Amino acid sequence: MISTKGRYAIRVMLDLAENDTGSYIPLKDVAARQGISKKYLEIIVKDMVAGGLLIGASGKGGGYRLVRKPEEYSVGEVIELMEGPLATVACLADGAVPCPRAEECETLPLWAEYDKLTHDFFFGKHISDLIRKDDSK
Amino acid sequence: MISTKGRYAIRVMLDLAENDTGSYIPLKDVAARQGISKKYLEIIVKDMVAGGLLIGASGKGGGYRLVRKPEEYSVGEVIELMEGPLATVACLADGAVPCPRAEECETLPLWAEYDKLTHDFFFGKHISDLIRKDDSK
DNA sequence: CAAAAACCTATTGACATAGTAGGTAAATAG
DNA sequence: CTATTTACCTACTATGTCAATAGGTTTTTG
Repeated sequence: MISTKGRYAIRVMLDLAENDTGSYIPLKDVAARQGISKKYLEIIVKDMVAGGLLIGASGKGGGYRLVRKPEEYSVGEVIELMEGPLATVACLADGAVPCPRAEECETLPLWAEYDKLTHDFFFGKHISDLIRKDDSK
Repeated sequence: MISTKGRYAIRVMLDLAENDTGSYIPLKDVAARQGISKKYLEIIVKDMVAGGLLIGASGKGGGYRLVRKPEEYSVGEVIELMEGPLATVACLADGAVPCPRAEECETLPLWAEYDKLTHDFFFGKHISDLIRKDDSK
């Protein structure tokens, strides 16, 4: 299950991409547009800055902006930063204690296959792919 | 993340399929072979019986057995019984309150696509697909 | 009738999720 | 140069899930 941290982070990226003014965008605006509590978003963007996805600028006229172009961010990268490794079962996660039954485990190939499917899906998608072109009214 | 309930349930199914004697197999044996606490397995098989995956028989000579043939169980069916709907984001889960932003949400198609991928993957796999043929030593 | 098995209820510790609350530091517009 | 705007920081909390453990009761048959 993808949690709000990952999902909100992607929405922030999209919001910044679509409302790009060339300068910094205050979090207040993002929160209002997205209908998400600004306080909660603070926690999220903090991690995004620490992870190098965004740059933040304090003070009047400050806010956040993307570091790279939208097509240079994979969705998987954003999710992994926010939620840790995209592992679908515990025994395939990063720092997991190696399972002593791995050799004989008949279900491991199933999880490994699903893991790869998931990984490829999210790392093959980019923020730019999510921007809705059709804005017809 | 698939939890132990779903994973253990699949291992129980596999164990019962592979050690089929024509009669009931006591949980003690399954637990010993699989290296899982019998007490914990009790909780799991209870749900499996309630969900119609297994039949249990009390008393001496009792135990559990599959209701159908291994090829007639999809992996997805087992997981959904144990962990609830295979939904990857909250807003796509079964009884979720309909999101008021669904119309305009730019990320929803992404989650829907991943959801379908996941669903198709697990409902396309069957217990019989997991049985290891190659038992070379 | 005794053993073996399923079946039942309750409890626990650890952790994650989804926030809220209140304050400090930095930078700029006027 | 100061008031305002903004990011940034620490802490707290309520709720729920996960992964079990514990101990007892009922059922069935050899």
